[in-house]
Amino acid sequence: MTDISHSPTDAAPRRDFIRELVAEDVATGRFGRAPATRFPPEPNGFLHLGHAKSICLNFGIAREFGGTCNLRFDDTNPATEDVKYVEAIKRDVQWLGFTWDGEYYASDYFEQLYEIAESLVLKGLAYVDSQNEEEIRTNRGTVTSPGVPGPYRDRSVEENLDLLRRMKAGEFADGTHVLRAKIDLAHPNMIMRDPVLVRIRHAHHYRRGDAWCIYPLYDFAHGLSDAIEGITRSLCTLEFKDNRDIYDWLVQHAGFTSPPTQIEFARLELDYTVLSKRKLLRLVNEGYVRGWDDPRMPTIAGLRRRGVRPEAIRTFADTIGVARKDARIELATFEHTVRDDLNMEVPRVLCVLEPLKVTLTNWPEGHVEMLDASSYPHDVPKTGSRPMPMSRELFIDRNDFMEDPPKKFHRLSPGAEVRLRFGYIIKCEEVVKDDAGNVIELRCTYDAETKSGGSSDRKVKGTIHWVSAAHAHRCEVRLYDRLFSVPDPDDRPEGEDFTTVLNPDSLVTHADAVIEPSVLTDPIGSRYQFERTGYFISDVEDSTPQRLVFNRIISLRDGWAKELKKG
RNA sequence: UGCCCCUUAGCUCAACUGGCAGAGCGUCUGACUCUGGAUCAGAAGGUUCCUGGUUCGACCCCAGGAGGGGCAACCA
Repeated sequence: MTDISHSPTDAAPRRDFIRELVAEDVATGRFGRAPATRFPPEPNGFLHLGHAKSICLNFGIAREFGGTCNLRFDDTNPATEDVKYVEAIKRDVQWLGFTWDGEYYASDYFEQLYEIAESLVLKGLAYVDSQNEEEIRTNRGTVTSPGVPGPYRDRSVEENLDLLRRMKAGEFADGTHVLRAKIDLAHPNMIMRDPVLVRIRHAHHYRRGDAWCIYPLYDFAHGLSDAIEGITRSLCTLEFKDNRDIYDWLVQHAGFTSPPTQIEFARLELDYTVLSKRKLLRLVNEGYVRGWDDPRMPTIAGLRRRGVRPEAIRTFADTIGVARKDARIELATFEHTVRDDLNMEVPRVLCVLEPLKVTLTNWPEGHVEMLDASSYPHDVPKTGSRPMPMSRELFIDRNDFMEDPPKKFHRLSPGAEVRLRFGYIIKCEEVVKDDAGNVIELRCTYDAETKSGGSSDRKVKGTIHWVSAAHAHRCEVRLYDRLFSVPDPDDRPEGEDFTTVLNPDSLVTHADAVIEPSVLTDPIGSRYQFERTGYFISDVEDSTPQRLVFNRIISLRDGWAKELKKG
């Protein structure tokens, strides 16, 4: 505190190693232009939390350094891509709160890429290989043994050029020829053993139609697309580290001056879920979830429907940081971020998931009292309240009553007292059961002196939520939980896959819940805290004005559950 | 039996580039409470993967080793 040189104002903001490098670029003027990044999804699936990390990084850097960030679709594989994914991706990026500078498609670069392919042939740096896939693989060697040159490696420039042009013209069938970079079949980096650049695919492309029958591969298209767009730093995940050699080789030999440089960072892994498009696609296709936007999915669309706010996702991305080592994040870290975001934002309401009827025997028949219920707790800097009707017959949650309670159970039990939130202290006088012995009603008395906010200094240990029976609205409440029952669903014994550890209780539906009437005037898609239960949103797809459906976004931290676990 | 990357608290990251290893989350304890939430206070938790070396001084530099991960698609 006494050292003025360390005052908060000149404390350097905490930076990850990538921002460190970008700051250096800016300081040294390395690229001679403002930092330029891009988010390069392939339109073959929906975006998920892992992509959100990359989106926040790429767009965040552009924003912080006064640079630009493009959205570029890496659409070089006609077999798997679709315009519906393009649309979903654009919607998700916007929803996360980012605006791209340029919207580009690798498929728009096919012409330029082809020109570069010819130029590489002319320089003797690429050749047409006519081995089949199997032969190419065999002759590439293995990680521990060098590959050997194939029989077509030393074709003349003229022959290569002729073959390449005829490939483009559609003279050959799929798989008969490929264009390969001519580098070194014995290169210690497998990626550099004459990587395939272009393959023949007589397939319809969702954007280019049938204009092309040859398509570039990732290595050929990606770095060159970056270079064409004037990207400075090309951010990608760790598994592309080895690809950096071919990235650099290509931008150099294509003649780009001041080309982009690739930097790799660790992809996100989150406990109790999977973050791979391939696996998420299986969950959708095999019916384990109800679609890409199922609220249990870690997709952006799923999180949006679940009710998570984009602010929370951005905060999460900041929290986990960016590093060069594998990162598996605890679910608690994500959940804390979601709760923390909602806590300050959303109004509180009362909703009873499993109604148990309570009759207040000393409450005047037919009398309704309107209570004033504040919508925010004292420590949330928001104001507002709604009227809450109270009457002789109420519903409370079934699990707030125990006939034979353990110690420390501060809710209702025979002879015990509890406060009704915003209302009065009640005492359980009688338990009514049906013939099967099920508790079907509680007969209680209330203490008229103990109205909430009144002068009574009577204290009880517990406060419970409730809804007046005559004013209650039936609704459906869907409680979502983790999709998998183990932290790492990918870590399975031989022959078992991630679908064997799906959590059977990832969705629990309460079809006969009741909620206070005040929510009826809110638009569908409104978020709430159901007091003592969790945060919820009215489901945009399935709610109707007659029947609201609520998704649980996240539970509250549950001290009682912890108490139970301790025994 | 190759090349590359990584290793600091349970988790995610710091440590001003060689100067007393810290923060957030989580955990535990306590206080308070008309949400068993939130909030507040406190605590525990470390051989900085190991072994050598350089140095007055090493998480940081050097050498060797261990462990984890990536690479042998005409996927990205």
